[in-house]
Amino acid sequence: MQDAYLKQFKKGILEIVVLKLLESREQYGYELISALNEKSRFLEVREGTLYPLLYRLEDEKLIDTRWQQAPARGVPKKYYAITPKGRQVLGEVSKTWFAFSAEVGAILKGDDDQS
Amino acid sequence: MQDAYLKQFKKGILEIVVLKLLESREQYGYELISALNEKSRFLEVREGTLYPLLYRLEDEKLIDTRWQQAPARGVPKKYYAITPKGRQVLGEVSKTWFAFSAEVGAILKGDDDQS
DNA sequence: CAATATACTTTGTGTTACATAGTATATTGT
DNA sequence: ACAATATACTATGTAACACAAAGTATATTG
Repeated sequence: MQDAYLKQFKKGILEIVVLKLLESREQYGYELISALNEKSRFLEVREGTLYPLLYRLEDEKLIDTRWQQAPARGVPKKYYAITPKGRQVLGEVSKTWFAFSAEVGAILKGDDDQS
Repeated sequence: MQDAYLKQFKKGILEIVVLKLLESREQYGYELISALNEKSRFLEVREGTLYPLLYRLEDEKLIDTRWQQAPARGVPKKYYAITPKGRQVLGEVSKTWFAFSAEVGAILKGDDDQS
């Protein structure tokens, strides 16, 4: 039941978190999933969440993709890299999120003037 | 475009914010809408958002409702009051939200060990 | 008495996270 | 050598939620 709320909380911000993870270097899908699952107990994702999200980011030209044909050994991987437009959106939407979460936090903290 | 993200950010937390607003006293629908629109530039809602949300909260027994038949003058109003179960959920989910937003904030702030 | 404001209702839409299942290649244990 | 497991990506379908838009009905105001 708590999980149902968490599922909703992630909406929208997951995209931005993924862009953030790609900010420093390109990564492939499975790498991102592992990173999220290690880094955070709230942002865990499954393939069915991440890959469609990546396709959306690609459609919006926020990331570029390239296939890396098994360089020496291993399965071929699809690498995702953030674009300049992606960096711009990352910056803007991050700022919006900080403002948003601060405001929600203020309300939930209880400075509710009961007029 | 920015608004599209904001719309997603609200998911889940709007319910909790409404519970919070009802924490101190019962209120009717339009009152809640006005309160949200004044109090916050991020949490603005329309009727089509709030009323279905209130019905959900009622279904889940997190709020009670009562009709106030126009006491002296004015349109009859439907008052919403938080239940004990509602207070419990408010407390629990608030805590989850603070933890969640702190974690997202930490990631977006850029302490990304690029391993 | 028409126009506007208040208050609530109803229907339908788009986005998103996720479950589930599937394909295919690599690696590992015995 | 070969089944089992891990890696990596794809594809289909579902549920929840915020919202647009339109509607109903009563009060107030010019």
